[in-house]
Amino acid sequence: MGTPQLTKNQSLVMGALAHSDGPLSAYTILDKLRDQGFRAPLQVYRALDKLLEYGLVHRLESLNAFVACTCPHEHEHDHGVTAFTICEGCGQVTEFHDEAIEQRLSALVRAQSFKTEKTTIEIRGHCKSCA
Amino acid sequence: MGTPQLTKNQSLVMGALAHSDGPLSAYTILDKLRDQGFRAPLQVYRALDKLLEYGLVHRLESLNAFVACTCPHEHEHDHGVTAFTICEGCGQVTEFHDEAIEQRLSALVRAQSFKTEKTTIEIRGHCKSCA
DNA sequence: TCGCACACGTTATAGCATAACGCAATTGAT
DNA sequence: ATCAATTGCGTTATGCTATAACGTGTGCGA
Repeated sequence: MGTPQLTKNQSLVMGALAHSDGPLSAYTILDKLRDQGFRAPLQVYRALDKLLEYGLVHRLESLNAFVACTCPHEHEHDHGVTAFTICEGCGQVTEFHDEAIEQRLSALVRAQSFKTEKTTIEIRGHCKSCA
Repeated sequence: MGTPQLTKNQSLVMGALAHSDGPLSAYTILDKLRDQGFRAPLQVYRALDKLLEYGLVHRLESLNAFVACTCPHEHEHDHGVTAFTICEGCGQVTEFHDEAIEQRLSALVRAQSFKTEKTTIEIRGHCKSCA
């Protein structure tokens, strides 16, 4: 079961995120898509829910915003934990993955007999250019 | 420079969090403190800002809520990265720290020439009892 | 063709957070 | 002692984020 064909609304939201150079809030997406007929937040949130489910989009919890996934070739295999650096200066977000962290977290959590459903790792700071 | 004496409002908010068995939203805290004279969200948010600054409280980004720090003895030395497991069933939050993860993250971030200001690690799932 | 699942549209509402104003108390330098 | 700067506080208003609840239409398998 891969990624199904996107609906019109899902494609529009995906396009807005893919063409943005940084994260977008749901309401910012709404504003960008008003010319395409969007009128209400739910149109955005419903599309985002599906895109998140398909793994095409990530939610940045510390920003209440969304970014397109930057691993376009890996949408099939669940590529485990995703981490982000988020620059407070320019807003740039960089996605990365690391096996070692994933395994270490997995071990710590297992020691609590805790069953992980979703892991959030977000690092706020300043990128090279904005230091 | 340790933790200064808390003001009345800060103490009340700290007390509400310390006596709660789980995370509280700012508005929930407000409601709990109405009998003590709280009337507006800002009274809570301003106290929380200070408590966060002093390291007595943590913000859970994925929940928009706050918890008392469970490392009461370590408020002086910055104890680095804090991570949480958050049970979707019972709401229980467990705070933990791990040197290995901290160092691995530090190395990955340094490779990007990124300067970390704050790191968020939150693991949503189900605890042993709620599995 | 009936029933079901799903996407969609709309209105209304709930929940989270801050802006902007003014006042009072404290501190510390001159 | 006094003035200026800082900090905490209270209040009103506002803005941003997210979901509830209702109804419509469409496609598709039993």
